Amino acid sequence: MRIGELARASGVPSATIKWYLRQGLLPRGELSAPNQADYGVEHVRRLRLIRALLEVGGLSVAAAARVIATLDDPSVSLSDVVGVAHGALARAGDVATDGAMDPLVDAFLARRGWVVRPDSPARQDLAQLLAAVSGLDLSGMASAAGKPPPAPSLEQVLDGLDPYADAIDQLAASEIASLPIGAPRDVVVQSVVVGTVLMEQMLGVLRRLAQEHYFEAAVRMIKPGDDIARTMERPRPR
Amino acid sequence: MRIGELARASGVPSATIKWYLRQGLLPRGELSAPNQADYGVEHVRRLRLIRALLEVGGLSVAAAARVIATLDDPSVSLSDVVGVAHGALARAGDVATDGAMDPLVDAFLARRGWVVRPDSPARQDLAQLLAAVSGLDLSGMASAAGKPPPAPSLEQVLDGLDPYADAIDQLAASEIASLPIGAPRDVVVQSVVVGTVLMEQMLGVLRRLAQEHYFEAAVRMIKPGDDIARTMERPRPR
DNA sequence: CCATGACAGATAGTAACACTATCCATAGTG
DNA sequence: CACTATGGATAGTGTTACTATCTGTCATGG
Repeated sequence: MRIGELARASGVPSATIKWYLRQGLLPRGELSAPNQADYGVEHVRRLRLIRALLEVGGLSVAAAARVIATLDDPSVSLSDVVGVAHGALARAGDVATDGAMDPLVDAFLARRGWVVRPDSPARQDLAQLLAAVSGLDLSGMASAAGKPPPAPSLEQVLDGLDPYADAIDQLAASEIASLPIGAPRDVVVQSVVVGTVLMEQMLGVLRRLAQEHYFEAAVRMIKPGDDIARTMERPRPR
Repeated sequence: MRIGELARASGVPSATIKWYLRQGLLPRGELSAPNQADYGVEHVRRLRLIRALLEVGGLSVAAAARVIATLDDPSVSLSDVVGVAHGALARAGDVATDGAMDPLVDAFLARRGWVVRPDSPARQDLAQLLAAVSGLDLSGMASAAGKPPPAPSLEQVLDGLDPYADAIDQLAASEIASLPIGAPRDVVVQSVVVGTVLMEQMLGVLRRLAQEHYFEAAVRMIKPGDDIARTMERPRPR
């Protein structure tokens, strides 16, 4: 298979394929001549994975390249594959958060019983999220209307995390159980990557779908008279 | 407060603040002279929300502008705020998926009992995710090693969604229950936006933390001899 | 056997995005 | 009154993910 056929088979323009080759996202085909390379079905499959990671998973090309490099390297352990996939999903770059949240994060993880490496990217992300959410100061808006701010919201935010963590705890058991134990390495590794990167998107999408349903259902429950009900009752424009 | 003070108070450079003003992310301050404007605490608060949506929530400036516009418009119903927030999170642009997944998506939603508007962006996202995941063809790798592909994986993928949907169902109840019913509109609306955008990130981060913990725990359970166990046992390099 | 088109690989160009810097006339400040 | 800060506009910058062009080579049908 030459690059034109690969492009047609995968739906990716050949110029883009060439670029992926240069970025190390896709292994080069076997050269049968200085300007003739041969690609196989594994290239088509790899391209599908690449596009899924980029378009659906939202990874950058560089992050996808790091992930894909671990796929082909049998010296990388499965734990490390998970770590690389998590690193690719991490939002907080190497911009260190100031560390003010770290004790809270540690306390939360200890409370959940989650044992996590100290340099885990998700840990940084959690710290950043906590800082952002608690800094939003929901109560500040009410307090501007008269009263003083009721309380530091950080503990409230942390407590509010439990329903999320409970749901995640429940999910994790199924996820571990569905690992294709005993399959060849490449199958397991790709399952782990897909399960990590794409299923995180899936979780978000399912949540939005459920939110739409339950939120509309909840709106119908609320009696008129509440502040919230009044803004909900307004007929939707357009 | 003038722009320099606002910049110092928020940590956002004044050139960036000016840009947010032009993009409609931030309302202009009150002009006391042709070149003197006055900003208040609500601008500091708004800037914090903007930075949270952009940096933590991962929204584009345009998407954040759409979300923020709904915050200040009392003619927008709460349901619409949810819709706008979901639209801002949607990954599938207006690039219509080919529709091949739609019956599957409808069947899934019906099975879950989730009532969702037909034009919901999350519905498109789900279709795209299903297409991507089922197109990856995990089994294809094994089949390349000898056997024919065991089965069309789409139904398998759909069935595998149930644990995720179960977890989400459980979570949705808590989320609806924690809505600050009866609070002033701006408090409720900001709660909804934060709950939608930032808590989706939170869910992903918590999942990664839990995965790290449970995956390591699972690895320690597996007996040597399995394919998977062998790749797990390898001492981590570095 | 050779014109024609596809190809590999490299380099340069483009479009979108999120800022960032500069400019100008005016405002406040010591 | 010198001087810095300001509001508003416009232009420039760096990054990312491609996309187009160029050069020489290859293969293949007439």
